Amino acid sequence: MKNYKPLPLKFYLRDSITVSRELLGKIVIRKTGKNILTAMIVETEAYVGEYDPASHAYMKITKRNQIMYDRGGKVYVYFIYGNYYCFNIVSERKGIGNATLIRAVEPLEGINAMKKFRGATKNVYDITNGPAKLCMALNIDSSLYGEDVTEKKDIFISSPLKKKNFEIVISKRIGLNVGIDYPYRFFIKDNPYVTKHKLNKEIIL
DNA sequence: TATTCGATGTGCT
DNA sequence: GCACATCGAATAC
Repeated sequence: MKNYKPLPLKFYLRDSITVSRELLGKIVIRKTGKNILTAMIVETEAYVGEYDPASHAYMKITKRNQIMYDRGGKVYVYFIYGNYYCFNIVSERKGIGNATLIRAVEPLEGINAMKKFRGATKNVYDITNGPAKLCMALNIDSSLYGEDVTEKKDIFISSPLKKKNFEIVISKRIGLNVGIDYPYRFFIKDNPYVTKHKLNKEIIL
């Protein structure tokens, strides 16, 4: 917490593919009650409103997706399948409709609290290796809708305190029936907290 | 080990 | 009504 500083707004005012890629290895800092939770982003997906049929911003503005059309750095949380939340960060300037879905993170600090938010899990890798799982672990719900990750408040994103080297792998996105051919999923090679999926083997680069 | 399926709110047709 | 950026338990092999 102490030394973490939110990434500047200009980081998010770029296309969501670049932002998704560069969010890998960054740190999410989440303050909830007395808990400070931190985790490294290890897997993301990009959604592009203008031409991407899988994006929630593909059709038109609704109450649910309106924040995607705001400027970069805003938090987009949506509720899906009647049970789960997913955590997104808006990119680009106002009016575009791009966002990055955070699919998996690696817990750093506050692991015990994350376990408590998640309930019973078999091993540490299952705590945050999925978009709805990490929302449970970090206590993310619709009350964070519209928050700004460039402000040092309940949730923000920082560069890591120590730089780590890693390889980025690109694949197709997971869990879609439309827009499946776009290679907009990015993850850190060999990181055990990345979603287990057969697409992990269909490496494009 | 791999695949299927139920739970379930919200927005679109 | 139906599809959906999911999870995890149950079932099939």
